[in-house]
Parts: sequence; C-alpha cells; structure tokens
Amino acid sequence: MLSIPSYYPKQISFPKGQGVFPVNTIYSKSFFKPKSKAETKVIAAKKHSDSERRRRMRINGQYATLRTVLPNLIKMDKASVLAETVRQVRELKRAVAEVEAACRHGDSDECVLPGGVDKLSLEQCDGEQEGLVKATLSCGDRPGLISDMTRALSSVKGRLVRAEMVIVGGRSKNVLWIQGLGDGKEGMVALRRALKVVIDRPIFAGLRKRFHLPQ
Amino acid sequence: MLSIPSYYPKQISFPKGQGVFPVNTIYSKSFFKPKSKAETKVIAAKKHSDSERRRRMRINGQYATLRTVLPNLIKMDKASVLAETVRQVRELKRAVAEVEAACRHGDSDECVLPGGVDKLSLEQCDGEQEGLVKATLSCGDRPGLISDMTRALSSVKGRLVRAEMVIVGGRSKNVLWIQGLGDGKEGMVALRRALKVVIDRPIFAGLRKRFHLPQ
DNA sequence: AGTAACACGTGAAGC
DNA sequence: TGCTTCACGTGTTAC
Repeated sequence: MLSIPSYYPKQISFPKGQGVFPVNTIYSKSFFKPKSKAETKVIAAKKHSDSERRRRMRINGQYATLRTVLPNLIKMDKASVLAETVRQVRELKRAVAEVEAACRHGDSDECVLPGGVDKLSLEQCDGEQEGLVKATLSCGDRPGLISDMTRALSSVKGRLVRAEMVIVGGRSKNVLWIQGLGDGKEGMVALRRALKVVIDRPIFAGLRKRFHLPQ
Repeated sequence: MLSIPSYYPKQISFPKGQGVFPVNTIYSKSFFKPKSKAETKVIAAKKHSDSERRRRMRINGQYATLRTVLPNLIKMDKASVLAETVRQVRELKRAVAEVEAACRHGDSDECVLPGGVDKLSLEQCDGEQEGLVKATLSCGDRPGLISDMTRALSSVKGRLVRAEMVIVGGRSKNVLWIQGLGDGKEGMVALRRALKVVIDRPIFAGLRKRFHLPQ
C-alpha cells in the first residue's frame, strides 16, 4: 500500500541546466559548428535522459489510467497494481466464459428437452400471394438471435411480411414469410446463405476469439 | 514493438561483490564490531540496491504474467503492455455489460410480448394431500434462475413434490408444489421470503459490483 | 532507527 | 549512426 508520495512529478520537471556547457531543450543552439567532444557528449546525455524521462512518463501515465479503469487499484504500488490487474482480468475472462456457457445451454437442469438439431428449410408458397417464401429455422436460442435474423433479412432483396417465433427449452423455432425475393432462384440462394450464417454463428464468437477463452 | 532484449534478466543476477569492502548477502559478517563509517555506508548501499533489484523483479514478474494472461502483449514494450491492457480491460468490461444487458431484457425487438410484472403467489392446497402448498412465480428469465430456485427451496423446510416451468419470450413462469412446510404460517412466510429473493435478484449483480459496471 | 517505494541519470544492447 | 528500451545503482521521501 502506498499513499501517493509527494515526490511524484507534479508537472514536467524541467531541466535544471546544471551542466558544464549551456544546454537547452533544442539540444544545440551553439553557434560554433565544430562542437567539442565533451560538448556533444553532454548534449547526448541530456537528450538521453530527456527521452528516458518521457518514457517514464508514458509508463506512469498508463499506470494512472489503469488505476482509474479497474477498482481498488488506487493507493497500490506498481507491482500490486499489476498483480491486481492480472487477478481482475482473469476474473473478467472467467465471468465472460461463464455467462457465455450459461447462455449457450442454459443451466444443466434447464435442459428438459433434448437439444435438437439446427435446421433451416425454405419453401415456395404457391397460392394467392405472388412470390411468397416461407423460411423455417430452428436453433439454440441466444441473445441477439433475432437481431441477427433481422440483419440477415435486410441483406437480401425481399421483405418480411409475417413471422412466428417461439423459444422453449433454450431452443428457438422461427417461421418467416418473405415476399419479393425475385423470380429466379438467386433470391432463395441468397436468403438461405444469409440465414445459414445466423444459425451457424456460435454465441459470442467475437468475445471468445478476442480473449482466447477456452473451448 | 520490441523483440525481447537479451539483457532481460535471465535468472537472478547475483551481486558481483565489486565493492571496496567485503560484502556478502548477509550484509555484515565483519568480525570488527565497530564498523567504520565508510563500511556501513557501502553495506547500506548494497542493501539498498539489492532491495531495489527485488522490487524491479517483482514488477517485471507481473509484466510477464500479464503478457501471458492477455493476448497480443508479448513483444510489446512496457508502456504498450499497459496501454493494451487498459484497452482490453475496457473491452472486457463492455462485453460483460453488453451480455448482461442482452440477457436482462433480450434484444429490444425480441420484446414482442409485454414485459409483464414479476409476481409471486402462494396458495394452500386443501384437498387429498396434507399440507401441500402451490407457489406460482413469474419473472424475467436469466441464467441460473432455476439454480436459485433450487437453492431457495433447499433453505426452507418443505420438499418439492412437483414443478412446472415454462420459458417464453424471455420470461419464465414457474409453478412449484411444496409439501411439509409445517402447520403454522412460519413455513409459508419463509418460503415466500426465499422465493422473493429469487425474483428480485438482479442478473449478474455480483459482476456489476465487482467491476463497477454502469447502471 | 530502517524499510519501502519512487524518480532520476547512465551504460548497454537492439534496430 | 541515432533512437529506443531496458536494468542498474543512487538520492530522496514517507511511514
């Protein structure tokens, strides 16, 4: 534990100019072009220590940010800040993994019905309506499933005229009626492909990849 | 970017013992009790630089751990490691918050049915069975809801003899028949209190508190 | 007192 | 070559 020492740089602690030679921030305003060996050395040293100070400030700035991002990090020394960060990051990753697992197949005792198989079928409705297609898809329910379906539909030409959806036992069954796909089979193909993506998308695929979560 | 310099401490870089006076790890095995000013000074300096080295090792050890915990941190200099950590931690927190929000009320377009109000009602079954109580509770579905109910039931005296559960539209309706609560109304009161907790529990309350998530 | 944490400047090494 | 990053030892401050 630490109570933020006062010797922490309040601002930019500017050069004290205590060198033997006149040295300023621009590192060489000397009019004598042929600088002496000693002078160049001092200038280089100054430059060096300056950039080192900048580096320290960069690092300490990130420490400061880190302290604001995660709780309970203020008043901790650097080593503890890092250790606590590691701990909390692990916890966060575990949390995400757990939530994901919970959303994927619900609680174990919640699986009263057999898992079922993901299915997708398209069907041309010959009847009163012209060019009406009925799409039936069933898959595991997940947050964002309907959003994904909406997005998929907006990527094809037709428009949704009716929908029936039911979620039970952690699975989702959806029947969609789409009109105006076009005459050829291109519309059907595109629709099938788009909906296939929705069905096949793993839950939180992005999260899993981004943070190297298990499974 | 950085390609892991070779001057990284391979192992414990032990004292080189280059001082004017014999100095070892125990910092003073000198037989001459009245240590000279100079000697104590050197010993103190050694001690100081040693503890500083230990501090550095502590910090660098945590950097190493951090590099293994989060992806894409290897081959990054310290400042970038911290910056990337900040970025990824923010992303993780956002992810948890999003998932939580998604699980809390589903996607906005998923709310085709009115949200409904959380309800809990207990009812004494007068009939063939002795001391049978029917509890009906409906609330928003969430991961762990059934676990919570199970826990709640295990905390009261009676035992579950029958249950009906249905989840639709992100909401969960549950009817539980409990037997052996006891004759008085204490059993009913306890059961109601336990189930009330289940209904009122916010989703992922723990996560939210632990990581200071918004809302 | 003595310990712990920090900033600083410097030499070394890699690109 | 210069620029960057690091480890190191030291001076300083706080408890």
